[in-house]
Amino acid sequence: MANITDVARVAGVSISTVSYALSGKRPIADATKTRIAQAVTELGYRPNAGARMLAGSRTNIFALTAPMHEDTHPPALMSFVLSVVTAARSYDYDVLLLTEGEATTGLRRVVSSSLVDGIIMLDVTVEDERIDVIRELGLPTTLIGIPHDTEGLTCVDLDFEGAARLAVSRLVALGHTSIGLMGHAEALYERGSNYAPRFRDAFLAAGSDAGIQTAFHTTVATRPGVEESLDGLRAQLPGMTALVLNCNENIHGILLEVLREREVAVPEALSIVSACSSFSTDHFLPPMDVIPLPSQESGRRAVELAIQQIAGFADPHVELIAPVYHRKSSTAPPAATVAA
Amino acid sequence: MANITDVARVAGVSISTVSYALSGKRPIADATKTRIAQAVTELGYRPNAGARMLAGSRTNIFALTAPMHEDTHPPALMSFVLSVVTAARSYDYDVLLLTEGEATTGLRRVVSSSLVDGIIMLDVTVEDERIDVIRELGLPTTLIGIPHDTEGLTCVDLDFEGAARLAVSRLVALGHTSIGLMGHAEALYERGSNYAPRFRDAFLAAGSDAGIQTAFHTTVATRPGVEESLDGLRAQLPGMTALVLNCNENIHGILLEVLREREVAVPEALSIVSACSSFSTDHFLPPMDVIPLPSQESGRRAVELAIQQIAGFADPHVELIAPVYHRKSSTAPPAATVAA
DNA sequence: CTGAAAGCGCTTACAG
DNA sequence: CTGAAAGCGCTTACAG
Repeated sequence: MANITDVARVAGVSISTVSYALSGKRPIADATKTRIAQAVTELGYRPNAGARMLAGSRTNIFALTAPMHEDTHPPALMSFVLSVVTAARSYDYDVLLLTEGEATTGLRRVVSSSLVDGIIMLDVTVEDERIDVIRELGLPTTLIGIPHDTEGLTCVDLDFEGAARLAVSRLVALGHTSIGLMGHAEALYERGSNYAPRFRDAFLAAGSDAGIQTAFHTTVATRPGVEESLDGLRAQLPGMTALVLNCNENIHGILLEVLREREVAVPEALSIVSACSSFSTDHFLPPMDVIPLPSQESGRRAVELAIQQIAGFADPHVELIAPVYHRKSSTAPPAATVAA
Repeated sequence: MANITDVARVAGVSISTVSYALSGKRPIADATKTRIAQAVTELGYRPNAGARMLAGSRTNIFALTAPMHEDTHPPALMSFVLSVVTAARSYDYDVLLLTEGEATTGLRRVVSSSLVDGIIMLDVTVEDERIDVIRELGLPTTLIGIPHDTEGLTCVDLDFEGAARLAVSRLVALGHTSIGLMGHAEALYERGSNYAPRFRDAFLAAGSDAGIQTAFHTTVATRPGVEESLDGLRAQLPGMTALVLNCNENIHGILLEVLREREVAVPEALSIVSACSSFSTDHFLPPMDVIPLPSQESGRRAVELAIQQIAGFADPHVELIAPVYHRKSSTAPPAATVAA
């Protein structure tokens, strides 16, 4: 494989000129630039990664730490992984994948061997064991997700509270005054998750602010679990005309099946909004209104913030991504209003 | 960060001795080894990855190319990715993730910059654009999946034909003589997939060998699609008592729902086997007999074969992983037999 | 069993 | 605008 000396010889310049021409770190005469470009093409030259890492101060590699928890939704994780890789490539960065087995060990290893310039953390839990390591290592890092203590950390996430308010306000605008929230499994509120309780609390607060009735129920992702959650909400809100789902994907399909059997028409008798979902809600019958979990944007911002830290200008902060409401066919004014 | 010179100084030896002690490439006196080990611990020394890559002949990094097709099942892809990463780590290899946007470009890039020692390819299609690049690059590579032309390639995959034969033989052993195969979408048989037609053909051949009746139908992963497939199979096999599923995950749930509504009891009136599934079939009602897609084993073998190629001893070949049948509760002798 | 030294292929002050 | 050279931190013949 051709090296920089070959390129310099063919172009008739010194290797430092080749290096500078390629990096753009100092002005090079146009004629020289052209000759170098030709030599590069002719030889199919590509700088040696190891030499670059050793001589330079960059490796152009990010570590992506993506553990799987019990409640990790693999397609969601996958879509975050892909968006991080894609975003990283647009900055000429490659991505090294670290998994659960090596959560903290792997981070220490790749950092202390100077393999990576920065770290992107997925699937952050409230008390994540990786966070102490991050603080200790001091390498540019972006978390996708928000732990309890964000001191000194750079974090990106959907604005879950904003998403809850958005869901409520859209339903209120349609005329709904009694809205239930079908939540995740109870365990998620007691441990690990930051977004689940954040969403729930903002939902209840938004309802109270709007002067409407709300109720919340956790949901086990089985058919009996969904029925129990639905019945529990109805018990609290006999006049419930709308449902916000902030829950497991499987619950969506089960819920629609239950409603069909009970002959509860969606959206005529019950409006439904799926909030913070990583999957498409288009294939449901009816296609479901959704406030998506923005994996593309999260990945992109995470990478951008890491790049800024590497460049040296970036203060640690939490960045929330604004929620977006996608109108499909699962919401309508409440039946009473229609009748009126 | 401490470097090899620091370690040598603290241990009172030369840097070459440190290097050899760490690599084990030449015998070192026990006493010396101990002093070096102590120095390494004391200084928290970890060899610089870039220097290693430059000086040595290895980077200890694999490229993992994992594109997403329309029919890619994300959880399955994720489980293969994780198994490759885990297996790679057991050989002290890290994994660089390449995605669709960079299928061939990315491979050329990481290889020509000497960033990786080998390549693992996931989600291989019959006429995969990456294969020509692989042949051209000549770097140790293992494909998980089997393309049309395997000349000169190292491939690992489940023995799909064996899996089809296994499914049939287990059902025949229970007494079934009329078995339907609910397949993937038609597109998968016309294009791209190698495993779908391989499974279908072996299924039909196994049925014929066993002297029983079989039928095959493609399946669209919607409720009407599943009903059409089921009805199509029944039309061909009025006495059908067993069904083999080699299809999309979603079809499983829909099928069980359809059967429930039609009051076809599983397994009493119809036995079902899920073949080559990457997902758990335990949560279905009843838990479904399954021949799993062995992502763990595929990933491990793929890595092992790549490691062997890097070490220089490995002839290109196709390696098939033996199918395993997991008995759950969705099969039984056919009703007629029970009655008899 | 161990050491001194060349060399891997770059980047980047230093110099002009 | 360009070049000669030091140096990054290892590995591995070469030598003893």
